[in-house]
Amino acid sequence: MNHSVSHTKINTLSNVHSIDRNDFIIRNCEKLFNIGDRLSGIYRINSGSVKLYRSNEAGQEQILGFYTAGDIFGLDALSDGKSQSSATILETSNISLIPFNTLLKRENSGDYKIFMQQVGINHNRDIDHTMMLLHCSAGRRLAWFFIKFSDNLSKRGYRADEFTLPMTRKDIALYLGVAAETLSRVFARFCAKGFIRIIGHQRSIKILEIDVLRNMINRDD
Amino acid sequence: MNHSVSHTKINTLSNVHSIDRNDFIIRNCEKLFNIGDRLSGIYRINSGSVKLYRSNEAGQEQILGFYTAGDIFGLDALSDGKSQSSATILETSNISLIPFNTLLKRENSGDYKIFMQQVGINHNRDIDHTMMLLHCSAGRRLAWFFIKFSDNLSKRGYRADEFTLPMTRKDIALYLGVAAETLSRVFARFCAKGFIRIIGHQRSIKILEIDVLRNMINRDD
DNA sequence: CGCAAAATTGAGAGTACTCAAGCTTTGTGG
DNA sequence: CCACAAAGCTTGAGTACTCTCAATTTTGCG
Repeated sequence: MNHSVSHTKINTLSNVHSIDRNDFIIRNCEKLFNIGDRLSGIYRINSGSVKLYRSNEAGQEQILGFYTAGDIFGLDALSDGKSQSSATILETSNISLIPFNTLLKRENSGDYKIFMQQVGINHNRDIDHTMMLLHCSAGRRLAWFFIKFSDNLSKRGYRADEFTLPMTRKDIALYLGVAAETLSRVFARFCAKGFIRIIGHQRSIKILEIDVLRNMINRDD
Repeated sequence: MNHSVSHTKINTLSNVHSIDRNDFIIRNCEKLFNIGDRLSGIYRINSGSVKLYRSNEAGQEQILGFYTAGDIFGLDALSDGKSQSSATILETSNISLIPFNTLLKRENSGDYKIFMQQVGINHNRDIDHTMMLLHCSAGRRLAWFFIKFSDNLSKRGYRADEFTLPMTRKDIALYLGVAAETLSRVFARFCAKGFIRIIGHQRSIKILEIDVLRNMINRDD
């Protein structure tokens, strides 16, 4: 395996898939792989979160997606084995590597089907992301971001109205395609209007008016 | 099959894949499927071109991608069988439908591998699209569009410096996430600067300064 | 030839960007 | 435990780009 980081290999029984895989834990802020790295498989997150991004020649990141428990990533490498993006861990995470040849083996059609579904889910999420970038104001983008984050928590059985973001403001800005300053201003506006409240410190958010945010995604404010 | 259009089924020998499929020809501007349609498989373009899009509640289209010969589309439906987007033919096209259960059958691992690669290629292309939308000016977006279009022609053995676009200006604008008027102005600017020339009528383009356009994608003009 | 759709052009308004400075939080070491 | 440095975040001012609305021209098709 050619990861840029050291990782602790652990022996754990697969709780979701029965297919072969390697599990490991990665600490905060470590890099999982870089653009151009040859990946030996698809990654699956069991816990924690990851950001996927590219850097342009100016050295600035452009964030393509945030991934959390249950998500797979590394599809970039399906076409020719080499990743078109970099992956960095946002918080201590447990991640599995599912080797390509396991995917290509066909003993296990149930897993295969699940994998294909997950590919479809990823694809749809990317489309959602693109749609936001196509025509929406900074306010609608942030509203969309909160709703998606909240819905994702809710789907996994966590509190949907109060949470801690695993990423920085800058990361969110790069993901939503706005300047960090603009994002900061929208945060301030949302607080002033009482849509959200920032608890304690910057990354802890309480959503006060989730319906307002949900409507904002489609209709202009 | 639940297409919104009538299509002529033809008996043709598959020239690329050996897996089961249904081939048909669709005329200009016909709709292949709508958001919410249950798709029975993945589509593959043998000739012609297709646009994939969603409509928002205001009735405006947001174009997610243009597809040409060799491309597959319809991955939207992998997650739950229902498409998250609509597909419309831009010019008379020959298209194959590869049923899901053919994909799930495993007699033919060669085809399967090709399919997975194609999934990866689509994914990378979507990422490219997203990257452009994240941080680039209208000028850079159009330069990128021309380069991608030209490179695609060149890869398939066609002339790369002179071509006819199968889509309208409005379609390009919706794909690049700019207003149609803005796009028109950028077109005019590119012509004035001698980067491109519009031959005969609007959709026939000759690229005069492909290197300038190529550089423009990364560096600001 | 005439109509409808597509494309262009102009003017004005608004949103987001950039640059710059100041403030807050986090982490490290004494 | 405190102090300092670095990173993260916020706020302000001015600019630039793109959008919207509206009118006109061009193209495509019956």
